[in-house]
Amino acid sequence: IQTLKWLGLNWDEGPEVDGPHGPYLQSQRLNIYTEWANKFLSQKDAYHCYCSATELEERRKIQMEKNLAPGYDGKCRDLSSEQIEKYKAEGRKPVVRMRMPDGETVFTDLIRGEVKFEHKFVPDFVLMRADGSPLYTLAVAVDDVLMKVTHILRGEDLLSSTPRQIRVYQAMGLPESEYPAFAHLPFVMGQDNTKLSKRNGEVSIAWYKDAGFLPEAICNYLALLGWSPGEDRENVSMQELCDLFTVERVNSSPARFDMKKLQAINGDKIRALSAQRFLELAKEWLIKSKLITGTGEQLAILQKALPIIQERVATLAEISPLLKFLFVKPFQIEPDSLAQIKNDSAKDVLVKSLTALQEVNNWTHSEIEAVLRKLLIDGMGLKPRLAFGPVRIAVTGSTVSPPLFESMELLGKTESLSRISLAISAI
RNA sequence: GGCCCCGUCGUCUAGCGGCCUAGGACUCUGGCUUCUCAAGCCAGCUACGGGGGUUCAAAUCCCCUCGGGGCUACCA
Repeated sequence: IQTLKWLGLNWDEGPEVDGPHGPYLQSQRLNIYTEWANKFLSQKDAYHCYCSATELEERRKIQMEKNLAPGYDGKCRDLSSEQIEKYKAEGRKPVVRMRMPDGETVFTDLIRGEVKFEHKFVPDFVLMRADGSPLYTLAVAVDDVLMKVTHILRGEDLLSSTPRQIRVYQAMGLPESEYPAFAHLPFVMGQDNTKLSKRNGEVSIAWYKDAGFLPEAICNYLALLGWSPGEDRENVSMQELCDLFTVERVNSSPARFDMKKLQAINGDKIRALSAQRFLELAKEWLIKSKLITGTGEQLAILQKALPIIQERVATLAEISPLLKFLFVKPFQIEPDSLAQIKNDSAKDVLVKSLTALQEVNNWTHSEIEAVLRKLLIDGMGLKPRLAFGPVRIAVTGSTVSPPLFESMELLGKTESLSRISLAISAI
């Protein structure tokens, strides 16, 4: 439920919001299920089955060996009262089992078209356990009818349980014209072609949240797996998703999950964020990852820094390494980067830059750039990469950073210069 | 094993008998731009699983085959 809310997936009726068909928690509906099970029993749509788990298993095994469809063989369908007494005397507790009549169930799936199941392959199924608790098969179907469900969209793994569900509708006396419409969605598979699921740890939505993905990106991407709005459209907002979605456009074939594509979409979504929204998200993220505590001073710097990195990050997680140099207390140059400036030419660049920058009074990125260009490119004839590289490492501690001159402006003159001299002494 | 579902570039897809020399996106490769990294722009690679039909015409319809997946519980 938390996850659905975070994704922005809300419901108009159900737990927490309530509605006219409650209660909405199965645990509060137990008596309802029991009532219906008893009704089915009295209508002879269902019967008590006294077979034990081990007996059933043995018989299933034999069926398998004979290459028959495994399933309940109907042993307890028509027990005589003597037999029932005998079982009871043995202390057996019966389950309630639904009788599957001869024939077939045909229904129209909104995605797959007409689907047919012959009942000889749909064995009698259990509705209530021996302890009186209901099974999913009973509970869903009863809820569908009582809550007046009109459409059932679910994974295709439930496709073959549909005839059982329909059987319960029939027993409840629901006319066929009032059956809910079924649509069985294709799976989303992992890289290895195995089914992905919400309980599969590393692919839980929470994992993506912690990896810095935006809910709207996840929804957009997931919607694109097995569905497309057509007309070569891909980037859609939540609102557009609601407007454009139709079950008929859902594919029937399973899709593979592609992290690269999710990242690309997430990047698009981040770039499309308003400055204010991006600030909120970045702030929240950086506080959570303990890079900042959220002081006014930090937020002021963050606000100025974000515009120059917004187009450079694909996930919120990428903000931290890019802006770390602005906030980390004891500033340190990354060992690998430091190694790259441990040479005379880099030292030369830094020493001269330091001197030139000390003269800069108007500490703006354009002024800094002008001074350094004049000195290093025009004056020393260096290639840009060689000229600015050492300065970047000295100031940001890394070979990869937001634009250098803007970074130096953000850092301020004092801090920038002290970092350069620090680097010089470290060489 | 039985039953069911599915099959277009590496991946997600467009396509619903002629508009297909099969389109878009992600990835990848090359280039442009460039203070690093991105972003942006341009170019390129790469697909209708196979075989039969039906038809003047098939990625599109039918059959078979191969391949992938699901279900087969007193789990949901």
